[in-house]
Amino acid sequence: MASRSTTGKRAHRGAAKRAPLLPPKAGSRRFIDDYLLYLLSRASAMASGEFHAQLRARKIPLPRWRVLAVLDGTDGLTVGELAAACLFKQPTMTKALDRLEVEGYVARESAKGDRRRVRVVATDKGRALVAGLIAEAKAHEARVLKNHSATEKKHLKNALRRLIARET
Amino acid sequence: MASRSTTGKRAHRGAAKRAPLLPPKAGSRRFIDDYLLYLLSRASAMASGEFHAQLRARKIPLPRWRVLAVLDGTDGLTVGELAAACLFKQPTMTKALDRLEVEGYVARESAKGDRRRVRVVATDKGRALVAGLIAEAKAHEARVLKNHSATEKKHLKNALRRLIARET
DNA sequence: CGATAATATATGAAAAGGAATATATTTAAG
DNA sequence: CTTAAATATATTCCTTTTCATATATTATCG
Repeated sequence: MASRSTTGKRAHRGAAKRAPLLPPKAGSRRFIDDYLLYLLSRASAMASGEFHAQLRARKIPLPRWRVLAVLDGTDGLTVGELAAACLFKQPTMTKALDRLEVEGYVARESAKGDRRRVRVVATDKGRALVAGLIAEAKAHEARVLKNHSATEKKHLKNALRRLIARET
Repeated sequence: MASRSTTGKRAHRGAAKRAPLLPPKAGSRRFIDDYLLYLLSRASAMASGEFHAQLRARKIPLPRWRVLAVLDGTDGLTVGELAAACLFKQPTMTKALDRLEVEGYVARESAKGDRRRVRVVATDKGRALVAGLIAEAKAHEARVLKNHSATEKKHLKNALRRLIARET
């Protein structure tokens, strides 16, 4: 393992960086450059990374945004439904909800009819916060898709929806 | 916080689950259902999740696959380049490489010309492993895109490449 | 050249995430 | 009704990731 030793000097300060993504070599034959899962991951990481930076600037942790965004337009979801929609594992969601509940962004109600389930709803404070964030998110999306025609946008989103809806 | 108490009974056994993704309600007006970043994340998580399950079945940790896949077709990359390409933070990559080096999948060479940089190359063992995995990945991608025409595939990949290449 | 800034990688403490499992409740079998 | 299986959420423990910073080397500027 490479190691370093004695006297040190400089340091970074801002939020930790993901090194700038390198463009593929000219006449590239790299596997990843034509691998769908890689293109999806990278496009997603790149676009989301930008918005996450905006959230960080406003001191909004990811789970707060994700949970409230997913709850928007619903009349409450169970822990499991939230986890699925937020792409979290269930234990991760339970812990995120503990924080969000203490902070007053969501409330847990025992779902009527089945006392195993917990219905999670956004509080007024949560709804107020997410309204502004959704506006920001839409503005950001518009910038991301600035150079795409309406048709292209529609095709892209439909293609993604087909991937999501696909049978395993 | 909701809590439970006394005697317990059942348990799960397989790998931890992401609860099944719920389809959008019928005449949905949910924000996320038309939000590009969400569609990207979910399509990516869904497709990658399937392949990751194959990797888990073969006891291959994610970073081993990612690093070797990214190194494929290159003559070695620096730690920072690898981190960027693998969508990892740099310290995460350093630690992943520590493991991969010990296990014999990659080797660190001090890059000539600039002794700060470390050039990482796949070993024979690494290349042998990744060859099979890439074949699996291609087969999986074919299944994912089974119901898409050649034109649709091309358009989708090109759209993703445009997102990746986009100026911030 | 010598000092200071910049860049690349590594390290350590702390937080987050995940697999396995415990607990609570409901459903199904008999 | 009673018991066993299934389902939903919570909790524990352990690994991995991340943030902040240290270390090593190179570039720049006077």
